[in-house]
Amino acid sequence: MDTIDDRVLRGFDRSLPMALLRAREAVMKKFTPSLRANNMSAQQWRVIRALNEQDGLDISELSDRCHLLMPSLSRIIQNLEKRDLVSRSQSEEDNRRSVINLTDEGHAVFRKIAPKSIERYEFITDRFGYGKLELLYELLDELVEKLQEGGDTHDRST
Amino acid sequence: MDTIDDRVLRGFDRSLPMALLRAREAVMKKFTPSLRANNMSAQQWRVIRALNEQDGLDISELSDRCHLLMPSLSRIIQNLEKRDLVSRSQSEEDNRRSVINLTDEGHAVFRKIAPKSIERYEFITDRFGYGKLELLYELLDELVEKLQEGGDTHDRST
DNA sequence: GTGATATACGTAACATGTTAATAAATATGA
DNA sequence: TCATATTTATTAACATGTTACGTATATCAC
Repeated sequence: MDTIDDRVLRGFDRSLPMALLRAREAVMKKFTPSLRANNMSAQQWRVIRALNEQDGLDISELSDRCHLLMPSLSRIIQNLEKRDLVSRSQSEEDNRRSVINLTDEGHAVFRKIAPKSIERYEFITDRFGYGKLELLYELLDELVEKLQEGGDTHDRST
Repeated sequence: MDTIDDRVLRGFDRSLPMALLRAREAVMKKFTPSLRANNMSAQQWRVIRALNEQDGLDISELSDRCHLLMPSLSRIIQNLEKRDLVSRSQSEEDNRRSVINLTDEGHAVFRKIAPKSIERYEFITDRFGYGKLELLYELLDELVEKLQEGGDTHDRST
C-alpha cells in the first residue's frame, strides 16, 4: 500500500464521503420500495414534494431546492409532464422561465406516498432517538456552513 | 399544501436524506477538480483507492467496499482496464471470479491524487474541528447500525 | 437604442444508479 | 451422479449525474 508524504490516507471505509453515503443508503433503503410501488424515483419524489410545499416554482428554484442539476431536472420535468403529474406554463414577467405546477393527479400521488415518508421518519426517530437526530442535523448543517465560509483557498479551481 | 393524517411531512430542506446529501456535496465539492484533472470520476477513484489498500480483490468485494452496484462496477472495471490502470486475472479456485490488480500506472495515479485527498481531509478537520468530526462519524455509524438492527418490520418489501 | 454580458433553459455525450434478465461456474441434496 | 439451486459476473434498458455547448431572453454599459 502506497503512503504519501509520510502520511497515510485515512482508511477507506472511514472516509467522510463514504460514511455519509452509507448513512444515506441506510436511511433511504426501506423507503424506496414505497416509491417504486408508485413508479416514482427518489428524485421525482423530491420534485413532487417541493411543489407540494410551494407550487408554481420555476425550474431554477426547483433545481436549488431539490439539489438536482438543471439537465437532470429538465428530463425529470419532461417525464412528469408526460405522466400528467405536473404542468408547465410560461412566466409572464420573464419569457425564459417555465413555471411548474402540480396537477390534481400530482397532488393525489403526493397524498398517497407522504404517509409512507412520515412513517419512515417516525421509525428513524424511534430507533435513533430524537436528541441524537437533532444533534446530527446540527452537525451536518455546521459542517456545510464551515466548508462554505469564504476561501477554500487551498484549491484554486474555481 | 397537503397535510396527511393530521401530521405534516417534515420540511423538505430539513429532511434527513437531503441533509446528508448536502453534506456530501459540500465535502466533495473542492476535491472533484483534482480528480477531473486526472480524468478520474469519484467512483473510479474509490476503486483505485480500495485496490491500493488491498490489491487482488474480486469484483464482489470491490462492490462491497466501494458501495458500487455490480453493474456500475462492471463498467468501471472495463473502463479502467482499457486505460491500463487495473488488470484482470482469473481466480484459480473459482473460475467465476475475476481478480483485479492495480497496474504500475494505477499505483502512479494513486500517488498523484492521494496528496490532494489528504489535503482535503486536513482542511475539513481544521475547519470543522477534530472532535466534532469524530462525533459525526460516531453518529453516522450508530445511525446505520440502528437502522439495520433486525426488523424494519414496518416494511415488508424484502 | 445598440452591443456586450449575463441568465434561464435546453440538448448532447458519456459515466453512473438501478432493476431485470441472462450465462457460466459452483454448491447442494436426492 | 444428476438435477436443482446458488453464486458470480455481465448485459440490457432506462433514469440520473455531470460537463460542455447552444439558444433565447433579459440586463447592463455606453
